[in-house]
Amino acid sequence: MVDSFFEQVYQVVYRIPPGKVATYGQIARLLGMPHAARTVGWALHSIPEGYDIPWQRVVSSRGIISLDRYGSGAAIQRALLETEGVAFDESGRIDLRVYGWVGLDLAERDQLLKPTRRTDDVRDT
DNA sequence: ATAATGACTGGGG
DNA sequence: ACCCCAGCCATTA
Repeated sequence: MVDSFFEQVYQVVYRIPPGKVATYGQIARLLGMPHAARTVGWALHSIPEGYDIPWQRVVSSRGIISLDRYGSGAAIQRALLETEGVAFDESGRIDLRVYGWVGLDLAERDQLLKPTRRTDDVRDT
């Protein structure tokens, strides 16, 4: 099922540039499902082996890491983001006005949803 | 086909 | 600003 919702999520997340972050809801809206934010999170939780997806660049709308419910995963995600230059404030939040990914307009979205580049065919080291 | 699940979100208190 | 609650939706752990 290459055109499943999960696959579409992966394609979007794959395009988030380093040093920027997107929110679950933002991705859901891009895919035309404004209320499927939770499903986006689930998709990231279920990334198949071999996929090269920058999952760490997706955070909650409040600018915080959602993985902390899981345990230590949050520390990993934070470390990855800090390596890319994303800053966290005292309360562990990211300023979305600064690091939020806003480079996707409707025209790009159109192209994005086309099967141009599938993440499971690509292993760019 | 039904129910449960989850890395969410926005609004109200 | 923080906490809590109800709504949401694709997929099936």
